[in-house]
Amino acid sequence: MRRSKTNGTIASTEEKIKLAARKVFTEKGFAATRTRDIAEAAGINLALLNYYFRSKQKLFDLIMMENVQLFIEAIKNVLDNERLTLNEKVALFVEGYIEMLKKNPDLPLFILQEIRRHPEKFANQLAAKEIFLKSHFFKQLQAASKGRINPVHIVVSMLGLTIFPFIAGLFLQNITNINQVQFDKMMDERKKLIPKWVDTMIKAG
Amino acid sequence: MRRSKTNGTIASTEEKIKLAARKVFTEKGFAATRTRDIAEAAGINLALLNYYFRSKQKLFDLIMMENVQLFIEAIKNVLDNERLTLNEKVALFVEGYIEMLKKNPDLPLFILQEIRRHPEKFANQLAAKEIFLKSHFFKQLQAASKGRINPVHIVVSMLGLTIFPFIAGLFLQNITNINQVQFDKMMDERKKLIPKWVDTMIKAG
DNA sequence: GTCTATAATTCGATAGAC
DNA sequence: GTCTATCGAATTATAGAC
Repeated sequence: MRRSKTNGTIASTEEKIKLAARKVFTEKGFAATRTRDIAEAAGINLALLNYYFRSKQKLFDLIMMENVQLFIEAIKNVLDNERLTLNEKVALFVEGYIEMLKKNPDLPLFILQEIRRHPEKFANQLAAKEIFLKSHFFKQLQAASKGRINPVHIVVSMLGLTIFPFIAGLFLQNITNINQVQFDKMMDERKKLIPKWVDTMIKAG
Repeated sequence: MRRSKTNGTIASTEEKIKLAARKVFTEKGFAATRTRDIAEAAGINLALLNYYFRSKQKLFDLIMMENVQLFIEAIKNVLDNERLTLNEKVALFVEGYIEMLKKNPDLPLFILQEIRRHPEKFANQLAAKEIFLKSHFFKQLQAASKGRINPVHIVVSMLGLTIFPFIAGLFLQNITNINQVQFDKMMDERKKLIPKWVDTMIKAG
């Protein structure tokens, strides 16, 4: 059975299930998600979910992989581009992530939650250990901050300034009384602000 | 039955269950936690848990309340103290939170996850909407940043710089190849760094 | 208060008709 | 491919002995 998606294209049943699964899993995490919820969100029957994906775990693994992919896509073209200055890399990184996160605001909480739940799965899989430390970006950062500050501080700060607002989105909208539109507008402003702040952090004594 | 806690004091069975519940719930969240795990961690039988707390949900609500309390305790003496300058408030806030989070690193992920899962429960309960916006801290911040930057940006940044490292702890330790001891040491360094950075953000044009 | 045993429920997965 | 009906495992909660 086929039915139109929001963008007017056609979604097969398999795609409909995957879309629903991505939404529900990312919102609630693995344990709190019931396959029945996914089936309902997809507008199909529970049996059909197992017909296409065999098990809840297999469907989840698929979604997880796609979500991790989103995170990697957003930076892989930046980290090792030797033609970009450090400031340019930071600016591109921040802009890319904010755009991605505006479309997928639940992603960071979902991924960090799953890493905490199953650290062993990510310990070697990502193997980002070396990829990141050996990146052109990190080398530039080391050179620029040498003798003043541990470059890891800068990386943590850049990530926190960019990602944290999305993790704490609802909480922040609550305590500061701003709505979704204002929130997105603020995130656009941060595309300019964060690179400036990061630059200051690197140069400060 | 009574048995010694780590600090040498005596813990009643009820307290032992609460301690175990706090540990397991905070680590794994509501859905992924089995009451059996809590019972085992407490060294008691499953039936006893229900004898003391009636249901998993009631026990969870209790733990949740205590955890939220931890978050509020850490700031309530700072936000409205009219004898502190803005810089002093920031410094005390950052130091208090980092100390609290070093002891309870799972707390932010746990709380933000639950807020996302049940926004309605926190919408009015926290009611932090007004408490925060009307605080002496926020007024000082507005005055200090007037005309240059939206003070909400500063608040989000301060929170992100402080809290995000703990949320992403395992991930960061992975990609940067640092261990737990180095991580805690970095967080101590941030007690000095973050207030300096925040001050720069406020004053920058 | 604490335990063992079990009832009651929820949920993932499958059988089988169409 | 899709559905209804149901099984079986896991898990919360309770009954009842001590």
